[in-house]
Amino acid sequence: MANSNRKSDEETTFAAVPKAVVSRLSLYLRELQQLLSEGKETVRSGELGSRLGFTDAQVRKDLTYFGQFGYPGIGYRTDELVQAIRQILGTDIEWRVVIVGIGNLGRALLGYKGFASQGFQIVAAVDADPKKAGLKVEGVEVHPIEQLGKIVKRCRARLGMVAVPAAAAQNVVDQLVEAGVEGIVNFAPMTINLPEHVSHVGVDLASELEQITFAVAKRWHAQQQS
Amino acid sequence: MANSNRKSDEETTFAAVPKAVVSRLSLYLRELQQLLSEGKETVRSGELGSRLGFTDAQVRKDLTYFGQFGYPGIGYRTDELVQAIRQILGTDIEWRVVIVGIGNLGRALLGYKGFASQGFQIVAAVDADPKKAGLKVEGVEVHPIEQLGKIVKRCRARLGMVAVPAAAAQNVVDQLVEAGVEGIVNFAPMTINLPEHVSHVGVDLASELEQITFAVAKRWHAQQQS
DNA sequence: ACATGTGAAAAAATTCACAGCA
DNA sequence: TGCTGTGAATTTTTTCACATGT
Repeated sequence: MANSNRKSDEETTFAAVPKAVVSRLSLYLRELQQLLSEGKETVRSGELGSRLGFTDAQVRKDLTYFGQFGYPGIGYRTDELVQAIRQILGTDIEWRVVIVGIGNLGRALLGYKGFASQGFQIVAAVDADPKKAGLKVEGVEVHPIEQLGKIVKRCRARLGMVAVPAAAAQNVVDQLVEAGVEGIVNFAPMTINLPEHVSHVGVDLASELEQITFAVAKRWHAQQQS
Repeated sequence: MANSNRKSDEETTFAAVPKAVVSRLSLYLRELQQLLSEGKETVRSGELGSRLGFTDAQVRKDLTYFGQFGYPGIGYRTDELVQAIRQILGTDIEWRVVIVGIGNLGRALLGYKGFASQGFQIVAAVDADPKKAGLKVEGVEVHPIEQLGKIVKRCRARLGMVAVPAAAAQNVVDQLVEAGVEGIVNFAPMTINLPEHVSHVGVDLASELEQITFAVAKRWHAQQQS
């Protein structure tokens, strides 16, 4: 292998990558950073996988969508793989993020320590309540909603996090799109409409709990049967 | 069809249901509740699907894992389908939930209005900081961490939400399991280990953003190619 | 006529199993 | 020897297309 990056010339299609692979990549990254902090210099696909509940083959297959990162007989160099995955996910550079809606959830997002360490910098906050304008929350100034577009552009925010009531979400999203953000995380429990060229992820807290109640109900059904 | 529930005698295996189906079910439910509030008495699979970005066939196939809920030539009765999905997800009954970690995120969860309407009742809060013990946040009393097990049992909480720092998460989870909770939502950016019989979902906020940066990077790659 | 429910076909994702390399 | 990378086989999930019911 060469000096630093192995197989850096990627001609990966990138389009054919399953969504599930990308979410596992995030988990691999988190686990590798943990491994790194534990002082492990290398890790085998089986180790990494079993920590997360995946098979060794799954880990290897996922990674080879993007290149060859391992050393036969050895495994993966932890630090190299961390760097490689950050590059794949695009978080080897800083992303500027604007938060809309400074209620309980917005405040929690503003104060969340996990963003900065992963390459996300919250550059501005916006709220519809005029009483909140001018406030500084977690060191970030809150602006009135009317200035959303201007703020996004001035701060060169590329991503938006929406933490407003469901009824206000679509309107906020439209303004974010208009202002030119490239991606949106929507915490409002509401389906939003977006143009093709803007990515989004919806996080619905009640829905997360429902995944669990279903699993519990499923176990109950299985039990009844026997 | 009969008086109220169509095909109520389910012999569904329940085990063979793909995970993705369950998360779509949550989205269907949310959309149906929206539809209901708009006064729509019936809805066709195509309508429901297109609002969420799915095909009509997908909607029908998902639902038939659990029974027959539609009326050929008509569609689905909105209110009936809402009730049916709640029953499938298990949220036709109330679930008592305990929150561990009353930092910014825990407070946001405590104040989140979307839980109650979906059948989740937050019955207790716990925090490691003794200064927080005795406080009432959003009408819920905060207890010291030492009493976690006792509180879970006294309140008969069946689910736990973990919003503590990563380093503390495994320990909290172990205590929740010991206390007998049936499911856990983990907001700490850390892999947790659980026995088979306890369900869990991990919500990693940075990971959600990474899904988007990847999508943006992907689009950039596609653009370069042309 | 029109929309559901559903086997069958197709597509996608995962797992297997082994060649190749350190 | 031990582990990666990867085609091939398998399994899972989605889509198709039409018989069936109202």
